[in-house]
Amino acid sequence: MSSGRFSFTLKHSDAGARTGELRTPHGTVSTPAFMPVATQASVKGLSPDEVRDVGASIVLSNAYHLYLRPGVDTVQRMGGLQRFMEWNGPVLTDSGGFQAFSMGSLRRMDDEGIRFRSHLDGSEHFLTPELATFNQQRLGADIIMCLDQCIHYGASKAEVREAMERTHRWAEICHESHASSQYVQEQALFGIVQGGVFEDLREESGRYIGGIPFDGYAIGGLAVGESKAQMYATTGQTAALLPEDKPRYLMGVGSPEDLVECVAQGVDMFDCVLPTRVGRNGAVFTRQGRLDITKRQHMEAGGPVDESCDCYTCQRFSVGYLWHLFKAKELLGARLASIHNLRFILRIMEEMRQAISEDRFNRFRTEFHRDYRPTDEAARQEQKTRWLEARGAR
RNA sequence: UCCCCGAUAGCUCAGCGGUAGAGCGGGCGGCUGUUAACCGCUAGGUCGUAGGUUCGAAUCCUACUCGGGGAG
Repeated sequence: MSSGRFSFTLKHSDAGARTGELRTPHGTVSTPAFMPVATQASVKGLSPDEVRDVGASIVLSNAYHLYLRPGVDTVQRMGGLQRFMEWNGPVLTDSGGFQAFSMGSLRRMDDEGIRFRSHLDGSEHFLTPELATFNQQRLGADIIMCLDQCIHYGASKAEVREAMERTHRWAEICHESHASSQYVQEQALFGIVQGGVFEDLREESGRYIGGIPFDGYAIGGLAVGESKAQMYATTGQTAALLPEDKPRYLMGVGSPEDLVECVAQGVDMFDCVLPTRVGRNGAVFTRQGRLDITKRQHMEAGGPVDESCDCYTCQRFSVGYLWHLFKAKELLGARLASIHNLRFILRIMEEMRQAISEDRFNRFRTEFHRDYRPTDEAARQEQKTRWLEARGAR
């Protein structure tokens, strides 16, 4: 398809990790890149200037939410998504496929599309691949996504296959309707691989989607309940099937440790609500792991969240002050934690890009994991097992 | 001195005859293409003290102690 004003240049690879550059009509994005999530045309709690200051160069928004409110027409009349939200950089929109998945009780799905009721007013809507594409085209994002069917972990193989095949059919439709439109000049379209954690289905889906000339390729349907080991393995397996000269986007991931691991699997783009959501709920990332700022033990902590962090929050405020803001339910607490968490993630991305270009990604990866202690139960268990083994061996 | 009201979890209170609950606070956990400034779990109490009535009292009665208010 090759949109005129969109291109991806792979610059360098190191130990499976890649660094490159994504050019879009609204600016250039260095990869591996993390996209803060601005579901409703807003990174919750932050102004566009703050999002920029924290080091983001591209954000993700959501066509489903904007379609329901304020409406695609309205955004279009207001000058398009970028002008509407006063974000003068690249934007990627998600199609709404994930909403059909996460708001399951409100929808019915068949091969034609997704019939669902609005969570806002109960009104009925029918989201087809054509409409999903058209909505995103009119919103004016730089990168738009195919409508896909995400499926929960634990679904039977037959169900996963059905969702995958439907995703493939929809990918063809999205591709055709975009390629034949005027928008193809300005906007890139990414296809999405499905297939759950089944190796053969991922293989099939990777080849199928990879065979359609999209501008980029996404790995969908992960981080929906499977183990981290499964997620990393599936990501690596799928990424390897995709065209090497096109960007690879792992949807909905992730935590700091996931980003490092999945960059190692050859992923170029990520988005995740985690840094902002978890931040609003009182958790902050540090190089040693996640910290719950609301615990009483932090009441009079004088230092910053992370000594090594260069964010606005860490430069000015103490953990004790953040503790107070969260206890008092002051909005500023949620804002400062979101700023820190985004900066934390985006700084890791910067460091990874640097490390890859200097052929020392593996060293970065090892050093990161040496310090970072995940809070994830499975990961903690793994760590404990490793510790016990090391102790027994001694 | 008298009258009234109160005394139940760390705090604020609900329960008013069948041996105790909530909110907040505490502790722990979760959040991964946002229906989340959210959600889940958990620990805390011989119900001010002493008697009495009753099969059974945090609940009814009496006295006392402490707190609040009023009268003088």
